[in-house]
Amino acid sequence: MAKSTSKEAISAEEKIKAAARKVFTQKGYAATRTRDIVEEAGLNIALLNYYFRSKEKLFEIIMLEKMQEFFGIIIPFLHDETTTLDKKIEQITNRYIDMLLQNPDMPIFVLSEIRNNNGLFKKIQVGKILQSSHFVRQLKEKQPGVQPLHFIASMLGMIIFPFVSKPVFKSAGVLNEHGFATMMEERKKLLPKWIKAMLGTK
Amino acid sequence: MAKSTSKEAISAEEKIKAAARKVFTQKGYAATRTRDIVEEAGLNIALLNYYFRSKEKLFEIIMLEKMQEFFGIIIPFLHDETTTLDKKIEQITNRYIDMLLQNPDMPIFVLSEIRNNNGLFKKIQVGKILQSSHFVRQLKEKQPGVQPLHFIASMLGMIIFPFVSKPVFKSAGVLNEHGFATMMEERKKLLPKWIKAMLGTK
DNA sequence: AAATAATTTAATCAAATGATTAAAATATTT
DNA sequence: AAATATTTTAATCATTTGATTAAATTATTT
Repeated sequence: MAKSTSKEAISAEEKIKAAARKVFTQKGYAATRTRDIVEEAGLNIALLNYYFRSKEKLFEIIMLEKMQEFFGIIIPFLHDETTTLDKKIEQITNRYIDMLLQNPDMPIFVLSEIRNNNGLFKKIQVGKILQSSHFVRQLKEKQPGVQPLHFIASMLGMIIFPFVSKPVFKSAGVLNEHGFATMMEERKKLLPKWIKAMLGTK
Repeated sequence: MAKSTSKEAISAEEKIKAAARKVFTQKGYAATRTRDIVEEAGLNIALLNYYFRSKEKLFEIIMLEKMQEFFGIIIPFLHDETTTLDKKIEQITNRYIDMLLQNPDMPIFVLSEIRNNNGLFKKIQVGKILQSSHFVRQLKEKQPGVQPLHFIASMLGMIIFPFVSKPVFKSAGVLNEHGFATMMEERKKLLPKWIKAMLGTK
């Protein structure tokens, strides 16, 4: 062992990981070259293989991390037995939008990498967690005639889709970076109102 | 000139294009090898370069085609001055879902390739078309206090997001292929009702 | 301080991949 | 049918790219 990280020194390993987070999420696995990553980190290409063995192993680490963030963030709210359905909707909307504003590339990265490679994703038990949640029970109770998945897909769609389509709106000249942030702040208020209106329909 | 396409003979050029459509939309530009495409077409690798000069040029052709489909399909409805707002919502929802059921890989393909390369997308004037549309005027009239983009992002999110997240729900065991199709058929009824409810909130 | 262990570098390798070439096969025109 | 043009193939090239190696450097232990 070397490098006592006593002060502020960031280890080469951590620099590579940080660079990998950035480059992988921006360009995706296939379009990323190991050389892009080490260049971003200001380091040597052999170090990547020294610390992580291969591009694929490094990717798995980053991907698992990102999936945990992407799916994990709402789990506590889903299971909270002390909150009303309306409260959960507000919490999930707010919390998710805040997190994605910090990680705007995350959704399209996670979703398109899962398309390319289900294997990693299956390690995370999203399906069971979701279906056994208090949130789903509350949705069923409120609208027994409609599959809860419809509401969930709609809610997540309204939250996540703007991030996925941001490049489209930007290069179409409909939105700039600042306009997007403003829009997402407004959505924290709008979406709960709209989702409640949806749940109120017969 | 050779190959008179008098009967059913599909030209090599068209076989390659068809294969390219399939492989590019399934795996994306970077993860696609020219060898994948010609193999899918049952042809020789030199033919791809003979007819299309390069992987990139072939990709541009496919990408422009897909963007036209992805964005173009709703344009006639957006501009129809004879229909009510509610009618437009029904038409767009129905038409879009039907088209995407035929092309389920299209959204994630188009959206992630635009992220990687704005250049091509800018050739299509989506921004201006949208903002000058009858649909947007009707949205403004109905809810002057809310930017039309909020409604559009929500509507498109509810339509498109299920396709983008289909691999997630499938490998999470929440949905199989048939369940997904059923769900999307149900959504043709549900979404217009929900969008109208959103537009009805104060 | 010497010996040992860990980290970093420059140089290189092997495989994958987009592209080309020259010849063969097929179709079209004269 | 001969001449010409087009299409297809097998073989090969050049570059890119993930990975390795052996030596140099730096840190840690004895």
